[in-house]
Amino acid sequence: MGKGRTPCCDKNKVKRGPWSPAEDLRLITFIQKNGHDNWRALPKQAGLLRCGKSCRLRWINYLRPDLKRGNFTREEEDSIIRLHEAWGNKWSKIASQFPGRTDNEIKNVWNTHLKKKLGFKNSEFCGDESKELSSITSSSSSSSSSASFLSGGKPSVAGELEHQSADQETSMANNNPHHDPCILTIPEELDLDSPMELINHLGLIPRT
DNA sequence: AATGGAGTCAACCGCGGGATG
DNA sequence: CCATCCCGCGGTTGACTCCAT
Repeated sequence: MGKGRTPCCDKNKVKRGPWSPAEDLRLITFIQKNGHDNWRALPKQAGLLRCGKSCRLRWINYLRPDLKRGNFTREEEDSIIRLHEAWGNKWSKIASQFPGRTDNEIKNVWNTHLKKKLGFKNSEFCGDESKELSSITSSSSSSSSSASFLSGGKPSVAGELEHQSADQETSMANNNPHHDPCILTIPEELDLDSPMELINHLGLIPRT
């Protein structure tokens, strides 16, 4: 506070909550074509009823083509623990050491798995840290994060898209009656829960 | 088969700080 | 130098699934 900050967006005018596959597709398509120089302006340009922050978060944590999905390996977990020892809750810094992983993902893994593994031993750390670490990591199972691709365990919204997307696309098209380059035809057999499949299908090339 | 608690993860919120006019 | 804008970060929440009872 203290900077006379204006709200990032009008909460009454933007959609919140989970992203629909149609929105994902629209965001992916727009960014692949135009990049993301200005997150604040992006939703408007892309025809999304979302705030820029929300778009950025969705892209970075979920839709980026270079995201590495799947469970964290024991080595990764080990590294996270070590880096957290060194840097504390600097999640973005830690994430930078793991190509394809996001700070949000690492933060979640830490909060859900690793913190528990370390238990409260950490709070009473007084001895040999490396000993502590090795005992932790050697006992860690390979289980951990069930970061399954996309809706991981959550109900599929693909079915929803079949009904919703038509409505949504129509309404979006109405908002932008001129030409909307983002309206695309999606084959039925495509897995709509998987933006990466969409990217691959559409032959969109990741930008850097 | 039903239910409640625990675990997981996507998404939101508020703030700090760099960039810019 | 100051005010404002925008991006990115870290903390937190809420919705959902899983699992034990």
